[in-house]
Amino acid sequence: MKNDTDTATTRPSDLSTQIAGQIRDAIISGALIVDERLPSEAELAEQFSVSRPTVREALKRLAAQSLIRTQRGASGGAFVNRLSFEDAYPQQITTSTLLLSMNDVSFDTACEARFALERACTGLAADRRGADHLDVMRAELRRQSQTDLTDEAFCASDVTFHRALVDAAGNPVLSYHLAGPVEAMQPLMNMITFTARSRARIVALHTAIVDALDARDAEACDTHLRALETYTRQLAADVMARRAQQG
Amino acid sequence: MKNDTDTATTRPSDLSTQIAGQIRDAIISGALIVDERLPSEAELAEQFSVSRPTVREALKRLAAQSLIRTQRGASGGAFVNRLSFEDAYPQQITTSTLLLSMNDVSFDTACEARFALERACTGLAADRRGADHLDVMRAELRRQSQTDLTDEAFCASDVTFHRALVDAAGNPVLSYHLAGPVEAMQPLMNMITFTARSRARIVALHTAIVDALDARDAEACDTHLRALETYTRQLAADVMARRAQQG
DNA sequence: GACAGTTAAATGTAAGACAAATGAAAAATG
DNA sequence: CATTTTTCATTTGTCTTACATTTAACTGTC
Repeated sequence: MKNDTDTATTRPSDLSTQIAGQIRDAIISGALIVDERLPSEAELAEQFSVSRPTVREALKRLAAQSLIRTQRGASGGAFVNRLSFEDAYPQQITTSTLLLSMNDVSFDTACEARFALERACTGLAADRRGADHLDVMRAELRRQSQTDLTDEAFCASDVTFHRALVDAAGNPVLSYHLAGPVEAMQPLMNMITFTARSRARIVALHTAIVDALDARDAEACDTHLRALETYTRQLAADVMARRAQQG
Repeated sequence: MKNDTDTATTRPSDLSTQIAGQIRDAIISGALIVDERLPSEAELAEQFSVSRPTVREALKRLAAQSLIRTQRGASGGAFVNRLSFEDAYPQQITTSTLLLSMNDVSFDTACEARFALERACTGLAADRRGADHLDVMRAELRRQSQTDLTDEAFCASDVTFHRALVDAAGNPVLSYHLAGPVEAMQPLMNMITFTARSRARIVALHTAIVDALDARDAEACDTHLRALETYTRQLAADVMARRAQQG
């Protein structure tokens, strides 16, 4: 399967792009294994018949994707990087956020996707949640109840709450794939000004969710998440309507 | 030449990394708008007090993340790229695949996450699936029934089938977030040798899924997806057991 | 044999040059 | 005057060379 990262139209792209692609394919195919050292820049340059700066540009591309790391000195060089979940998180969040902000995806579409994915965790979370997860969620609940909280801090706490829910499913792959959808909603949520009443409603739903997890009741958890989605979308619709009315 | 204002507190990372970070932050924060042109490489070099190759390495990092695009010629330069879903797909798939292959995630964990996320689409897919989605799925069903198909081709068809299911939900954000989990399973599935009997069972479950979507029966769709997950994990467990037995 | 200085190898950075692409201005042509 | 062609300036793509910096290994001295 050839996974050309750029140029759908078979353009004769840059040399550095081509070289980066070849090395990337070698890593993906397993020809280069984790912690293996690549040839030195000078050797790569000779091997690909290009200059050293061109090779360096290719290596920088790979480093930007955390596929390799470089080390200076005598036994230095470029090494195939073990791509960790920690490395991949920020990249995933950045990409998800930019996708939403640059493609004017409607609030409804983004919200629908996010809650649909989050509800995918309820079954596992109800089974596996530990006391620590409940503790985190209840701590955030207390924070969300403080009336002097800014809207931004409220949203940030909301994100922490939901990530604890996701982590409660005890599946690191699931946690990774939900980081993007959950975090990318935060800028959109920040556009909503939360009244005391709407905050109270959200906290009530959050409380119901925690209690459902505490009781290991997946169905109730799912139900309350649906209610939270409905309410969130209603809030956003109200904001839109008010904004359209006022010009 | 050592006029660096930030000496002690900041990481002694590469200049190109620092510069790339600054430009990236400007894009994320909205200081640089989509399709806006960055200063020329020479101007950036002077602005950051570095050489042109260093600036170029920074720009290549950003290009690797599809944050910018470059164009040669008189009115060329580096432009802030509108990050499209098409651009983000390959990156997402590559990262997901490497995360699984490099972190020895168990088959069960990866499979659990993938099916949990896919089931998140059933409700919307049952509501919104069009005739075209059913057509694609049925076409893949016919392909999967051909006995002369290699295991790789069978798995590839499987991926196409499930992506059609996801797309049937009619939510591009959802489709994007599911591309990784679904595609990244393919290498793991390729480790399983499918007997005629196991293929028949899978095709039967796939058929049940399509029929459920055709009838707009979300619950049945969910049920059959669960059955497919159970069967897939059983198949993998059998392979593992056989492999452990034979040494 | 332990320690310190030296050396070699590799990446990081700089500077200058030329090639190639590209759009716009200038010039030639009808 | 309108149109086509030519020229030209700008910008990225690439190469060459050189030097700085970092780091591990080597080597010589005590």
